[in-house]
Amino acid sequence: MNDMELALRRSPLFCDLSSGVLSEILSEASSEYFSPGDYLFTIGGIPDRLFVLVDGSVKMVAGAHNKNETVIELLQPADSFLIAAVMTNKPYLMSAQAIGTVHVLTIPAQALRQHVVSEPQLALTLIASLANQCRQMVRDVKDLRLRTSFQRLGVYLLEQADKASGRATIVLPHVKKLIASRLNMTPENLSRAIHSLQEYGVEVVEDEVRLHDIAALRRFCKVETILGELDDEFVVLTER
Amino acid sequence: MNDMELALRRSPLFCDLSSGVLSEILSEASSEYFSPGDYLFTIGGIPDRLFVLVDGSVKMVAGAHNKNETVIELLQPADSFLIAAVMTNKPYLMSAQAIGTVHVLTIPAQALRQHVVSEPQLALTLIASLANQCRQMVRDVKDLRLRTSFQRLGVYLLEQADKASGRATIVLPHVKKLIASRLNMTPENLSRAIHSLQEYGVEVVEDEVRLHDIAALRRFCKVETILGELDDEFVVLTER
DNA sequence: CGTCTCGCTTGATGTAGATCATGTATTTTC
DNA sequence: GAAAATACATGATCTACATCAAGCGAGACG
Repeated sequence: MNDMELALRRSPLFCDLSSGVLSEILSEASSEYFSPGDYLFTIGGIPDRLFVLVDGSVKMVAGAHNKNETVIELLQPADSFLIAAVMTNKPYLMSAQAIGTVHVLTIPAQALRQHVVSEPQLALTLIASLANQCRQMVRDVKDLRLRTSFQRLGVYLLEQADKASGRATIVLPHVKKLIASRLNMTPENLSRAIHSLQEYGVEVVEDEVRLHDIAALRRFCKVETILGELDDEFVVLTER
Repeated sequence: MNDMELALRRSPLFCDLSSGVLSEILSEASSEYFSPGDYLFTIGGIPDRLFVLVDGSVKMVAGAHNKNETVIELLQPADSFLIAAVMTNKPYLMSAQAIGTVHVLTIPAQALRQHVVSEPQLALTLIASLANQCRQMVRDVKDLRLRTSFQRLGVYLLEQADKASGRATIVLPHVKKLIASRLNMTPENLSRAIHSLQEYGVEVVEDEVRLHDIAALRRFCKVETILGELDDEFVVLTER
């Protein structure tokens, strides 16, 4: 049971809760494992519980199963998925598929919704979490609409570097095919994009990426910031 | 003051509040007017208050000011904008520009955040509202990624018809240029798309649209629903 | 150990949709 | 009421990508 508590403590959703409430939630939660390729849930289904990723990687996908399938989001440990679906009790807008072996905690939706009304702290973190997810989606929309695929790759690499506390050498967290889909491009195009970014000091060997000129890469990724049009990622990337 | 209360009562965010809390919020709110073209706020700014649209139309835009500007969202009366930015206190990810003359109520962010902790009902509607916005953005991403521009126009028309309680005749709520941008296409392409949709019983005269074969249009808009891949809008459009 | 599959690359070709150019009708401005 | 700006349409290109095709290296499996 202790590892479950540790898992929740690592999740931004639950880390700020008093240990009383946390243990109550823990008592309702259960642990579950999935094999590579398994679907945790599928599009159209009604969410009856909240998933918190403890270990492994999960991809959120939409579109026809094999052909048009497209990766909307790649999740990492401590992420919870689709809180929006759980809280509104409306059908999932995407499916969740295990990439490797996956370990999750699940919390019954009913219980969660009850705790929200009685526990203001939980409501607050839930709001914060939803707001952040919302903003992430807005960023995705902007990326899709006003950047080229090559630029999207650029910001992806910059984000990864950022996560790795600004180090200029990063290792790709997934196979290239997945990353390509996440960035809304084909593997072929990703391959070409990588080559093209050499021009901005990006060096890729296998799954290891070195960014030799972060400033140049950033410049390339911006959609010509002509005016005082201060972009958001700019803030994110520089405030660190 | 009474019209302000009426305005808030129409907004999904505040309509469920007890009149006590509502009047307290009202006392902190203020009314404001904007002229066509005015910016209510701009990208990168820190949100110090929540806007609730009372009258007029507002477009949320991103990208360089004149050139790459793109409409992310079109708002209608009773919508509140960018709750996510207000609640996280992080910089706006887009700008809001008045289309016609615009009347808004504004509520200080500070005050709002305080009410959230003391008023569970407000927290709940806030969560619901954020979740819905989140889901809308996900739908937008899916639209961008797995539909063609012609199909996006199709779902847009179907949505409008849906709002007009399923009537097959609707009138476009904005000039075509705006709609085109919202659907991520050029006015030229929208023009061609309209022509192309004649094939599916869409008849457009000026700003009046008649849908003669809703079933056919729906079929066209789906990205080949091969498997039991039950799409979300499908649910939305049929459960009515 | 050979065969299969899969991840990845590289080249050739196809296409949705942008851009450019032009025209017309309508509205706005002085 | 003339002139200028704007909304919309339509045709001719251009371009970012997808798609198709083929080859290579590595792990999986008989």
